[in-house]
Amino acid sequence: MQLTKGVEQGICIIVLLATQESSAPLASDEISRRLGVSPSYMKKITRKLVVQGVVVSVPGNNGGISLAKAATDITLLDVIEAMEGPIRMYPDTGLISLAFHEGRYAQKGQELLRSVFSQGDRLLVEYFSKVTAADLLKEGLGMSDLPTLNWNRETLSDVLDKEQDDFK
Amino acid sequence: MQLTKGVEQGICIIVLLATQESSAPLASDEISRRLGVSPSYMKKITRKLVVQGVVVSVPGNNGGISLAKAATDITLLDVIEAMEGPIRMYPDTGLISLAFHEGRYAQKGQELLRSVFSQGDRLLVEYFSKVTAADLLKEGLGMSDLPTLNWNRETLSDVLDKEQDDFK
DNA sequence: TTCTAATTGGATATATAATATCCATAATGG
DNA sequence: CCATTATGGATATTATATATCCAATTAGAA
Repeated sequence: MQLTKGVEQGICIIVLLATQESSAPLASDEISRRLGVSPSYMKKITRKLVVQGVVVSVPGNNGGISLAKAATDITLLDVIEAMEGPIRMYPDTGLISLAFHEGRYAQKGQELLRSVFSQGDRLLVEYFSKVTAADLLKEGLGMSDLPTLNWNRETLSDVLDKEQDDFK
Repeated sequence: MQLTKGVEQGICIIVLLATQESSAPLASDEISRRLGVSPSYMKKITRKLVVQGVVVSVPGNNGGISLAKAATDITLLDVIEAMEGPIRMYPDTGLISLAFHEGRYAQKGQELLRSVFSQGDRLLVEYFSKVTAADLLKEGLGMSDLPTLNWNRETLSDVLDKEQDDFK
């Protein structure tokens, strides 16, 4: 019942991209350094986000990945499904049918369980589809308008400090 | 994000016990035959249900396991937690802290994610704690008063057929 | 055009957890 | 005492997640 580590990594990637200058795609090699995994592995992870349609990629020189849409339109569900596929809690191995093979109630019981668990699935889908990347950033940073920077050079703190200075 | 096969096995066990004559404990060896696993493995599974407090066991001759409480008081959450422990979706490896190490927002972001996911956990707990074994049996069998039988000898269909005949 | 930097995709290794079994021990009823 | 059953430890097997390497492709820049 635990989400995979990939979900956590995916969230980090989205956060990085959401605060990245839109003009400059972020190279997955850079992300891999930051998250402490190999460049080749990070490419596998980012690829999943591309396939899901949350991220777009451009190969070649000065290439990399960037968000495919606004942070307000990217949800936690997107990230989870990118990494794990559709949410399906029930491990449907047909055991009910096997166990109660002789009885005519096996089929009915099997269907009942499926519907009970898929109702649970729906609860999660509903919940996670309402949590957007923008929500996370807003609450996490305590500000509504996102700062943008180039993660290849700067850190988030640098930018936030600078803005604070401007405010004074 | 999938529940383990053990949950499905646990559900089958509860269903068997719920329709078992209360006077006669059901031997786990009998259950193992029905679910198609080895007796030794089945004992591991049933043990989890005992530890969780949904099932009681008596060793020795004519021993076995039986429900520790009424089917109306046994929930899907009980079975799930017996098999997998508390529901915790978030794979908290501290990656956020690692990735945004330099920034002062890492801590805040980490806590935010934890709370977001534990809210998801609560949704599931709430839902699964409301689905009882009695609900499953009632809907699965289409009747409210549960038939009881001895699974060592009979099958569920036998009993239900018999009752149907009585009704005529 | 050629070089470099980047994604893509296939093959594969490693780690971890789930699944499963065996065996020795303890407990219970006849 | 004997047969039967649960308990607990050790361990094997399988599946999945995690991770890496390498060859191929694509795009921009010199």
